[in-house]
Amino acid sequence: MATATIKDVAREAGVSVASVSRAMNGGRGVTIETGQRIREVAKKLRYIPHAAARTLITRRTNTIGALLPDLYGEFFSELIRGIDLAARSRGLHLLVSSSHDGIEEAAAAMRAMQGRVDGLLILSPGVDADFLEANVSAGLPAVLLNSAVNSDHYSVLNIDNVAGAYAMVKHLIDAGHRNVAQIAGPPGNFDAEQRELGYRKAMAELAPDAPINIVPGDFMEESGYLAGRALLAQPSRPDAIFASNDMMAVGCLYACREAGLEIPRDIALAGFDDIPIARYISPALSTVSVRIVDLGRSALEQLAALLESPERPPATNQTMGCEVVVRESCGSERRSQLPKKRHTANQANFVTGGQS
Amino acid sequence: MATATIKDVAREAGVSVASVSRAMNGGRGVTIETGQRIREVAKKLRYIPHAAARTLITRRTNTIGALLPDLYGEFFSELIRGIDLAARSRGLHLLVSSSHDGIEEAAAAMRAMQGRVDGLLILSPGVDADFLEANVSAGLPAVLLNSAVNSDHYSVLNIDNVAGAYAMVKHLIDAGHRNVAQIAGPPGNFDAEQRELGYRKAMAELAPDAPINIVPGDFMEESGYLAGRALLAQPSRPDAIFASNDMMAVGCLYACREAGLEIPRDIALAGFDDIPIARYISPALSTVSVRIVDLGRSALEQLAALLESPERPPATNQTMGCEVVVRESCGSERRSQLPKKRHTANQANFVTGGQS
DNA sequence: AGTGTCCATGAAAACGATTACGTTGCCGTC
DNA sequence: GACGGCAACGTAATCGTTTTCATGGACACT
Repeated sequence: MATATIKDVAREAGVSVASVSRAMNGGRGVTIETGQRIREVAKKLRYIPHAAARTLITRRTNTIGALLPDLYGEFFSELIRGIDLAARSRGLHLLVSSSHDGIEEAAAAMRAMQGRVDGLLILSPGVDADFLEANVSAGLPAVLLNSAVNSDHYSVLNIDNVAGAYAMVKHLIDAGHRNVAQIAGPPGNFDAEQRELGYRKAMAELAPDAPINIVPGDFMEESGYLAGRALLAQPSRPDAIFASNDMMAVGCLYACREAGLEIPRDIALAGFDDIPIARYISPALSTVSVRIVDLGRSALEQLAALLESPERPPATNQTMGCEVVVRESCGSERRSQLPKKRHTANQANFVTGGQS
Repeated sequence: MATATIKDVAREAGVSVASVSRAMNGGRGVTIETGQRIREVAKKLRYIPHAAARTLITRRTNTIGALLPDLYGEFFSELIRGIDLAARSRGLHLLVSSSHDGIEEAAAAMRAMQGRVDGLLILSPGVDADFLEANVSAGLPAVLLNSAVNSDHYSVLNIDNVAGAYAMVKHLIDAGHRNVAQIAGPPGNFDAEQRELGYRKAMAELAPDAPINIVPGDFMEESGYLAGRALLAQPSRPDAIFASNDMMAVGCLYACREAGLEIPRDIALAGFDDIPIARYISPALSTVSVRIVDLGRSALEQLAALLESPERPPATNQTMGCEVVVRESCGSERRSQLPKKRHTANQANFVTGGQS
């Protein structure tokens, strides 16, 4: 059973296709009765306008594309969640292309999306202005997430890594730690660089006489473990370690445990990202939390605004705040390990394990 | 700069649009030289075929739709990852609509996708055969994930919850535990029911004289905590607790800790799902692991097969195996808490059954 | 040379919607 | 009653592609 077309509806209702079209969209140009009759027939025939035919003439797909790198876990799902929620409430569809390893793959995916979407949401560490210029057909609105690109043509939405890292270091210093060390992220990574910047800024301003102490890492757990060992082997052991993401903090935690140090009594530890694991390890990890759902939502809303205004508004450059989440690992709070607590406070953030 | 159309290419190359079309798809019906010249011009003009125009005439969108409920965390991202990977390697696009709370929302999303996709991948606890019949236009291929639906029209791909739960209970019994209790999942949930079935089956076959001991839960952490308290308060405390998902196991862990019991010395604990948290809590949680990426990949491959065969092949009903992951919480292994170990590959697993 | 075959090529008809434009009929005004 | 304005409605053009069919030239064979 082929689906009904506008012609079928027109014939059945005894009008022209033009009137059907008018009745279905807004209903201006048809009498109330005619419109109603047409809509009834349409419902009876289960008529659904053919999306392709429609975009062919209107030049709108009502779809936006999300171009994402190879992301794991919570970050990805929360981001999509935010985007999807905002998209649906605007009647927009979401075409996803994720898991791009290299810049070449991303370019291919971008070309493939061309013509299928009205706009693009791009989160890809490797893209720069030239790449965009070369691969995004001019006139296709795009919003960049977490990107170093600074262009007049594209709006950018960043996490405020600098402020987040600054705030965490400030918290550690306020808690009485002076020698605060950082485990860095992979070189060239935008987030990593920003977080290092925040650390340096805070140290320079708040503990100018304390040494800057940065050991390399790559955002993976094992590098955190190795960095932790390196730090603990230093002649003057740091008071606090600020890992620039949570997974490295976890690795570092094992290094501390292995060295027989108790956290936070002997040394303080903090991370960045607030992945779900952070609150379940013991001691629970103090970290910097980013509201990823909101990031996705804002990005989509910004893109939607671009789509709706015919004249291209100037590119904006926004930043999403993040907040320090104080738990047990940085020692500034009395340790409250009562399980009871875990079941009250942040219910909303609980991870539900499986499906449904 | 409007993007170039097939006409522009034709004019520039001095041929008709028909020849351009032929040259771009397979190149049959044009001489090698002409074909090459056309492709060169196309590249020069950055010609990209208009997707909508193409689907209008070919009746193919080269897009598949994924309809998902409100999923959190790892499960969602891994599933999409698997689907996306398989889709891209087949040149298919992925239209995602997630975060549906109710059956009504899912229906709306399904209708909205109609005509934009060649096939549907549906993971939604609430859908049954009638719902599908009513909302999926006949002739649109669909593959159901993790669904109780048993229909001739739709292929179904399930996780082998029964075998997974059975294997876990068997493992606990083999490790010397006799009074194995289960924390159930939410009533009406397909996964939950299957896991309970596996538990009952294993108990009946492997420890027929031990009591069946099931306390209610709802897959959330807190219900696991409460269930744990209830179990520990029983006159004859169980030897082992099998929570039907990991989050409840985590909750139960806190209940045990609160009661002053050490795991696994005093009582064994196991979960289901193998969420990332499972390996980071201490003691590391033994659980049943589902290779979600493969689930997504298989689902897409099955759907793709449906799309490619013109005559509708009979609906299949496959099951994805899952494996028991033995860690520390069930006490069958010497406890190896060396952090070093965490950085190597996964621990010993054994497979339960079902095909990939 | 005549004839048939094959093949590259172009012209034109789809596909299913939107929309500019023309036609019609109604109503009010002088 | 002629005329203008307006609203409802139909006709037809249009979007960019694929595909069927017709055409004509090259070539081989008799």
